[in-house]
Amino acid sequence: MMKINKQNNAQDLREMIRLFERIIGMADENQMTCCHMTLAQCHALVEVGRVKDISLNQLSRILELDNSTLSRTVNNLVISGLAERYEDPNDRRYIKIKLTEQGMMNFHAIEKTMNTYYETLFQMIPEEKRDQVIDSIRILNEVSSKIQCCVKEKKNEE
Amino acid sequence: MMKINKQNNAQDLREMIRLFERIIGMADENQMTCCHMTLAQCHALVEVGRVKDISLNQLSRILELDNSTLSRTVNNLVISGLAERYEDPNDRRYIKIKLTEQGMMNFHAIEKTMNTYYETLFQMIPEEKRDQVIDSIRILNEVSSKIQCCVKEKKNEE
DNA sequence: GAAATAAATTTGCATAATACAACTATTTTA
DNA sequence: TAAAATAGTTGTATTATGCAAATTTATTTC
Repeated sequence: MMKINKQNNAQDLREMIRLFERIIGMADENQMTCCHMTLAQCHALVEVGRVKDISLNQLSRILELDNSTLSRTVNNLVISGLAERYEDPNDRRYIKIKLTEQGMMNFHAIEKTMNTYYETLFQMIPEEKRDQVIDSIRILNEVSSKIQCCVKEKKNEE
Repeated sequence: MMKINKQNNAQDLREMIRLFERIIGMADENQMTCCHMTLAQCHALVEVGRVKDISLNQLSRILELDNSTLSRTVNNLVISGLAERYEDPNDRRYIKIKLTEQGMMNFHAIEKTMNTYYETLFQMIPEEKRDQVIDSIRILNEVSSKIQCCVKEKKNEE
């Protein structure tokens, strides 16, 4: 557990997370390059692919983007023939989005790539550390979500 | 270690990292809001503050941004009275960047905020898990940096 | 039930971040 | 010293983004 010489501290945590941030950024860039669309489009496509069928409004909440931003992103997906809009018959204010055949194919390709990536990553973690690593990120998510409030609170009050 | 019911797997890792990415994004947004400048400016300012004195070229490598992008970011810092440029007397091709008094004050304020943030985060991690958490991110950084190659390789060959 | 209110979406506008290419100035190399 | 390399800046274009205004549809209120 690397506890031989010294006790870890908050500074170490900060530095580790800083490095991790960079690596995540590279992974994103990689993903974008591989999936032949912009990162924003890729994120939207993956999210729609997962839930199959979603309103623009819901999607913008999930991706934490403004409706207008997402409206345009969806536009691009539609123009690229990857997604289509349709009116929600129950409430015609809503525009639902779903993937086209082509979009589904892209979605599956991206999912496959991502799964392979994480599978590889997982396998590269020493076997006896795997549970520990996942547990640790879970802990970090937990404490982070408790501490992160000021910015999001304001946005989410409704 | 959360191993009671099931073995963790690559899917869990993917989901955990996805969540973590979002939390990091919020932290960034928070930081930007608190430090009263754009995120790009904040990153540049912090980096210059750390090393005190750096050429634009070096800085762009550290932040992994194009020289032109950084030139403009530095411009904004200069306009805001936070940084200043000066010629490197040894090699007049180089423009060095350093923080002004005001810039240093901002830098220290941001550092303080960030340190407090990570101190709090660290304290919120159960004591017996702290070393484990840091060790885990270290492991993730290690394996990630081995797997991430295709995109960066191309850029860094020089 | 008509008017007011609310909600979802789109479009107009503005801004930030970014990269590439072309250009200038300086230094190194052959 | 002429050519090549390096650092930086500026012109141009693109993407991502949000806010505000406008439009359409649904819900609430009186």
